[in-house]
Amino acid sequence: MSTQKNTDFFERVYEVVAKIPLGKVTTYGAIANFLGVGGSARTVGWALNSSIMTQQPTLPCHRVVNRLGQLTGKIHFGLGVMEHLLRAEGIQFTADDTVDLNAHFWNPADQLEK
DNA sequence: CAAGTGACTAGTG
DNA sequence: CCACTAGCCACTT
Repeated sequence: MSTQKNTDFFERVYEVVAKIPLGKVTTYGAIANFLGVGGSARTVGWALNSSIMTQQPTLPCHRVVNRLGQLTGKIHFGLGVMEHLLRAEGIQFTADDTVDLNAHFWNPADQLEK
């Protein structure tokens, strides 16, 4: 089944991120693990970086944070934009640049189990 | 083709 | 949780 591997990886990330429910957040590792790559959480972030260049307004990349809930991606997204969007969706912050993962963590696998 | 870079994670102290 | 190290994969040069 390894018909495709790299190029489609981007679209898979787009699919998962696009399915993140409003008011929920997920982590790079969760997406990577769901896609079957596991250790390549960095590549997930790189895919989102490309998404900004290709379909920025279409993809809620602001709902994707690192394992600590920190808005690491805001650097490329817009320093104040990411936090503003999350707060507007009802996300709670434990710190200036950190969301409450304990309250809003969403697993991509939940989309399939339910 | 080799080396460098990066929106990460897990392990150790 | 902080600081440092190693591993990971895809992209760029």
